Amino acid sequence: MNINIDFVNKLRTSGLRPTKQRLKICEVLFNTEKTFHFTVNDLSKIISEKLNQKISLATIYNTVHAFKKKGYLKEISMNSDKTYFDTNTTHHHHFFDSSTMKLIDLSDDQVEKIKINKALPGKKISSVEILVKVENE
Amino acid sequence: MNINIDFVNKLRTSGLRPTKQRLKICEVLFNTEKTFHFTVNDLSKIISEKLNQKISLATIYNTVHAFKKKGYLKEISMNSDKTYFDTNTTHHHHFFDSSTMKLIDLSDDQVEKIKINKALPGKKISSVEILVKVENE
DNA sequence: TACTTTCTTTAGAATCATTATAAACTATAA
DNA sequence: TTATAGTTTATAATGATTCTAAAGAAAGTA
Repeated sequence: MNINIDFVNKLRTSGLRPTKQRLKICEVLFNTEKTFHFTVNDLSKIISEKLNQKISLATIYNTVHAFKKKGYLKEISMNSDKTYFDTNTTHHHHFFDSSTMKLIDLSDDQVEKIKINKALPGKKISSVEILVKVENE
Repeated sequence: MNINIDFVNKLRTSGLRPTKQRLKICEVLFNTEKTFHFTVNDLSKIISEKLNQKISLATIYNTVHAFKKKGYLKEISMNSDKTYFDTNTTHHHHFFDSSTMKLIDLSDDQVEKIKINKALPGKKISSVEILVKVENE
């Protein structure tokens, strides 16, 4: 189980104990080819329905927030009743399809360099995120 | 009361009956020099605390949503436990100051033209919103 | 290995924003 | 006026998220 050793190290390095629950969540989130978007509820369903395992919702919330804090997940800025997370932590943007309510990645190099001609005194920019809303033609 | 006549017309034109509650909310939202950002809770507090009036929370929600639907308010895309609205309905962007948790307008012409080099087949862009997160230097 | 400490998980309760419900009320048009 | 359709309201319901406090598990030390 090479994968698990990687995750154990990843967690240890971050000061997080490699518990069964966290390792399982790592597998679901990071053991995939493609990155993806999810809500806590999605993740909970994957674990309980597809993997037939039980991890308390509180633990899933705790873990997702811990991973976000460590930079393994990004929270996506958009208003919705739910909070979306992204396993793609590189700098990128999003389309939001209002027809399907789905998020689609928009890579940073598919957007021409954004220049903000306004500075706020005493403040520094920590991120610039674009949300492109689309709908059916 | 010229102002009220304007609001009565505005509402009538939109197919909304000019009720006492809606007119009061119009005054709070649109009878100001500057546009501003608010949550439903903010609005509710202004009405009850500053104006010493009682409008049911349900009515405030209904009204804010009706105004949004008519294009008199914009909902701001950012994740927060609360939903922010903007009385500035022109096309513009936002700074979000993580230190103070406040939103600041970023006008469209203070951002150099954004070009998205990715098209989604069968979809058309309905909006492009930038959220610039800032923090204390 | 046994022990201690600290971290983690958990079920369930609590919170908070928002929406639904259904009855009372009001603007409008005939 | 009167009828109708639209509104307001208090309150209940919902749903996402966080809190709590007790039980369980990992890590460090002897």
